[in-house]
Amino acid sequence: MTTTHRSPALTAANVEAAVEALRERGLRVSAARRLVLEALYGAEGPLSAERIAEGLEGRLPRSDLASVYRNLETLEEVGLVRHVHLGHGPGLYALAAPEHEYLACESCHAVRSVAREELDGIRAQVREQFGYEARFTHFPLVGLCPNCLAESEGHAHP
Amino acid sequence: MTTTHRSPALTAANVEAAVEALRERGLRVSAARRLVLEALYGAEGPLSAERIAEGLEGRLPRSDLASVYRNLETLEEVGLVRHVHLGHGPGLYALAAPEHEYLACESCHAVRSVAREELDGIRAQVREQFGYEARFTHFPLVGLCPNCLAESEGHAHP
DNA sequence: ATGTATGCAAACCATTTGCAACTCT
DNA sequence: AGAGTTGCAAATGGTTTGCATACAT
Repeated sequence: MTTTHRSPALTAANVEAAVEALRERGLRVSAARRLVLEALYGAEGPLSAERIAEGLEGRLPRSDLASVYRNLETLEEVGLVRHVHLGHGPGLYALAAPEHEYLACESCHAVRSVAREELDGIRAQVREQFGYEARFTHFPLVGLCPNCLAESEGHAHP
Repeated sequence: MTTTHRSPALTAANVEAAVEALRERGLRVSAARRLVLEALYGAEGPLSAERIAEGLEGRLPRSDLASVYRNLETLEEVGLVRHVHLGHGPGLYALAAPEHEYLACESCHAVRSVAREELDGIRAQVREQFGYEARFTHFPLVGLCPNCLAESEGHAHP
């Protein structure tokens, strides 16, 4: 699996904007806090706190796990960060914007991330039928992905 | 909140059927295992392992938490039991049949349980749009319930 | 009799908390 | 200077595992 990363220049600019948002709220900009932001802006997908603390396998300096959790919490309160629970592992953290929602496969555990609007049709139907406003940001829409579905249908029907 | 329970007679009959299923698979029917089944058949909604171990607040004998987990796992392998993750608390266990799916409110944490068929329309739309077969048995469909939605819309729109 | 399941204790993972030392503003 | 943050260590909650004993078959 190839891992693509955002351009360092773009990441840096975004981090500075986020840092500015922190200052506006009277929050301090420590090295540890910057590091969390850099990890999140530099990453493709959502990250565990542990991976952030370990500096994304050495691409960034490492920091204390407890502080990472505290900073993620702070950044979440500020609205810059969200976390999602994909399956049974640790929670995964990502930038709050742009807003992604997740489809997770119960069988192979593959995760597909889609823009919010792509789920608006389903959201509308859920709202009409149940009056709920569905969100797949914190818990994914779980099911069998097309591959696993095909596989299970291959075996079925006696 | 009133807690309704299934009739003891009905529970007992169901437990015996389940016990029979266990024997057919060569599994033993110990007191601890029976107790887990009795708790699940007697309960209205999904239960935490801890509540089962504590004998549903004294209505049943208590048993060891580790054994409860082991038995729940066994019963899940056999297909008699399922577990669901509603929010951040412990996993909750329920009978696999009849199949229920869950809607959970992200704001007030209320949970609505619905029969599988009620979500077939949504499942069809998910399948058409993404090719996924959606299941809301292990993770619920999460969103804002009608109450919390009304409340949040009351405040909104500046 | 024999392997399975139990109960207790200890380990485990993800996360949170207490606290003294440090550092951003 | 002074409040916000850090790093480390210890506590927490949920769940799993090791192991000797007890029990269902």
